[in-house]
Amino acid sequence: MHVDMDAFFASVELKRQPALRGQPVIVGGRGDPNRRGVVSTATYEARVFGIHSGMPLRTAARLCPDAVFLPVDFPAYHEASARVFDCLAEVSEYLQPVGLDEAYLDISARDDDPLVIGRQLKATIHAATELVASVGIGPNRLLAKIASDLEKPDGLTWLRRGDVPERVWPLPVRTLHGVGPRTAERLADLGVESVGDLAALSPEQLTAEFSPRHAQSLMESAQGIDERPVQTERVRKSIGRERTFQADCRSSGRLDHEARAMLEEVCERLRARHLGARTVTVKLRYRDFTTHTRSRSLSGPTDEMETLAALVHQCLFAHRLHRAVRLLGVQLSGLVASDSDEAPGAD
DNA sequence: TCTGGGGTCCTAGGACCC
DNA sequence: TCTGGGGTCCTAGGACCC
Repeated sequence: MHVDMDAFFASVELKRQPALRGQPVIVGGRGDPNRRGVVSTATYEARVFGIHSGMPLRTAARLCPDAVFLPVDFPAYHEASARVFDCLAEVSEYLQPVGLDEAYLDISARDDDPLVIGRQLKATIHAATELVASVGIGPNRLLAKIASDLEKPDGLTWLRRGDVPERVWPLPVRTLHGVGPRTAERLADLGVESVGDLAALSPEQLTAEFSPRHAQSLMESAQGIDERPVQTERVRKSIGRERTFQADCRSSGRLDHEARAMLEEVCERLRARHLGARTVTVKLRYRDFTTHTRSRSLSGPTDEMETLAALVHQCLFAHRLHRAVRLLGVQLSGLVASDSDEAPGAD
């Protein structure tokens, strides 16, 4: 089962400001369409204007000048999310969260009619939070996810393997989890627009264009095949902070200062989780959206701010800065528990 | 004046080791 | 004068997801 909250961030905002119901509401960035930022969530009234998540706020304001713009308020969404996940946990202990507003549930151990489970879950969530969820049911994660999207909002949909030709093949290939803009473009060059087109492609055609793994996963997805289990525990692999400047930055002194501040923030989160990191990566993005990363690794993990700061400095000034920087990021990876008694590598 | 911020996973070349 | 085959680690970049 895949559960997906409808217009989650926007719906939480509407609960606080009921007067906005029925209006086009757009949640994103600092809630100011004149500053850099993108749409996180838009109400269905705003989507009518062609507005969708990921769209620059400026573009959204152009498409719908009368929309109400609100800043993202993560603490509020976290709080609402926790209550939703309490409802989900009652359905199954095999629960895989995907962000704040989405989750997969393995309900194969339950004998009840999945549609009944889904209907009850939607009612429970609504009673607890006044929020609306769409539920998809399927033989695997791939089809459950597609199903939850099929009748959004307030949907409840069951996709069987046998429904794939009739209900999935007509959908655009972008519907498949893992097919993004780039892959869709390459598939279009092969004449593939729908999932059915993809299913009709020969393995030879796919392997000629994509890496073996990628070709294999595309072929399986088109057939509705997906063996990925619902993963109840996942280990965090990296922690980072990044920021886009309101105006591109040319000052290496300012970059140095900002990188330091970001590292301090990230180190704080690192220690709060009792982790050490082995690799530091600095990310720089420019006006033309090209992105460069530079990494430095230690032979062992540490949570020492000054040690990591030296690496950040090396990365930042490994080469002379030649262009104004649009985005600066600092990321720590190679995470390992820092204060455990376990020998390194015990897990 | 387009295009955030938090992540994961995959690929590929070079260094290095046995 | 000519250098195999297997493996791991490091670094950089790309694609994708919510």
